[in-house]
Amino acid sequence: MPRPHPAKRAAYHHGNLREVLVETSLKVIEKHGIGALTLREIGAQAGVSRTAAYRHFASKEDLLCAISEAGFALFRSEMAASMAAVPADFPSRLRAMAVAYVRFALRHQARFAVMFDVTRRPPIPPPQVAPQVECVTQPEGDLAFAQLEGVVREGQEKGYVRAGETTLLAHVVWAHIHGVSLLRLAVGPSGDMDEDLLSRMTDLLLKGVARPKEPGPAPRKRKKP
Amino acid sequence: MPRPHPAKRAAYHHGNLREVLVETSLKVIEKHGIGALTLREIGAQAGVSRTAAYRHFASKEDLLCAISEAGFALFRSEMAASMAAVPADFPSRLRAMAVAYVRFALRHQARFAVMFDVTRRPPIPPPQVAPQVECVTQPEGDLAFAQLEGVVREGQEKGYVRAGETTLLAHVVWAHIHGVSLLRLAVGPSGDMDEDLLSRMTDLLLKGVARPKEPGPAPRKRKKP
DNA sequence: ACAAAATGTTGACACTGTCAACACTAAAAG
DNA sequence: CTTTTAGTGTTGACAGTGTCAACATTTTGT
Repeated sequence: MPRPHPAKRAAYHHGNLREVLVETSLKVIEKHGIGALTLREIGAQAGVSRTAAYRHFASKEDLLCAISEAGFALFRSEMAASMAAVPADFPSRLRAMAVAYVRFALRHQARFAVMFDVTRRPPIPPPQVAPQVECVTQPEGDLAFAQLEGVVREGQEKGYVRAGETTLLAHVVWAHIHGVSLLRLAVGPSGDMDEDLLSRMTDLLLKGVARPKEPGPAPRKRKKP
Repeated sequence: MPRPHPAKRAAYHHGNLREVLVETSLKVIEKHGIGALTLREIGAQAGVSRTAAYRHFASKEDLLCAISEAGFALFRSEMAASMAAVPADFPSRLRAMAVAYVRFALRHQARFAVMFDVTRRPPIPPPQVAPQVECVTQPEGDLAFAQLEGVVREGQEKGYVRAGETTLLAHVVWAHIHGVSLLRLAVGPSGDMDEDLLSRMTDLLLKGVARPKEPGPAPRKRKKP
């Protein structure tokens, strides 16, 4: 077992090469795009030989899967943190979640690209859920979606969201936010979409999932300065 | 070399190899995924040598771009056809467009994957609009978006959609529909999302972009048999 | 008819992912 | 302590990839 010696900067044995390789891969992707990611380049950037990764990952695909997995973990933690820093009412939570989602896509473009890369998957229909070459990313991704589903369910319980079919509504919310993220990425951070527009997009989503009846028990309006 | 005496096309000179290569590429992608697309395999499947594609495309990237371009053209035509086969009121048109969008993603998964593949792009922020290795897909994609934008503008003129910021609203609509398409692809055609759910998702979108005031000049309800 | 352009083929090269064999280190066994 | 052993990193090699140069064949222009 590799013992983390304090001020010991190992020479031959790297110490925590696995994490370093993941981060190095992300840097390479950020700089040259996901198509230019090569094991030799990763090794060179990490100051290590071209096949060193094979002591920590079974294949390049496995490395990508590890990146994706770690990305989903960070994704969940950022979403949770963003929701914790906001009032507990449903609109605030949904807005915070949407903002955190899009911000994650923008600030961690490399991770996001790997997490939702379609190229590495075989065509969709044959592998129903994950019988083929799917990696361990699935549980982490499901956890992230469960998080969002929980927010929607809470919104239903408190009367903000129309009742029934929680999963469907969560799917709608996810689809909307994910689409907005992709759009934001395509337009570019310096494009004509600023935080205000993003906020209004979320408002539209909020309105779309709102329950059709009268205001109900909770929709209080915001104070205006 | 066999003589093409029958009604067969040319033997050495293929005749329309460019289109054949595009279609062959799509078949390979459909069967083995976009990652398994190789020029040698394309040539073999098309009954032609490995570098034959270089007489019609500058590079593999150029071939992918051609696929994407043709995909966007088909995309536009299917959207237009779907809208033409429906009453001219705004809700019907928007619904038809959304259904056509998702159906395109499902029925032409290979095209769709190539059209919106992120792997082939360098990281988003540096190339503001298209100064780098972007291909000719841009105009076709913009045309498709303009189509959607026109529908939204029409909805605004007829009082269905809140006024102002047509492009923003079109972005919202696009993001929503695109996100739903991706979700539908991820869940799988045989998953727990049927046409009914898709239709209700679109209804939610419709409600989200509806103008906040009273019904207005046009929202007549449909006749029921 | 013949030259030029277009189109398809073969050979070769640099680069990639991957594995086997080897080298070095750190932890466990004696 | 020494010795073994598993863990970690390196080099060599191989098949497969995109791409180009050179060559072969067919079509087209004059």
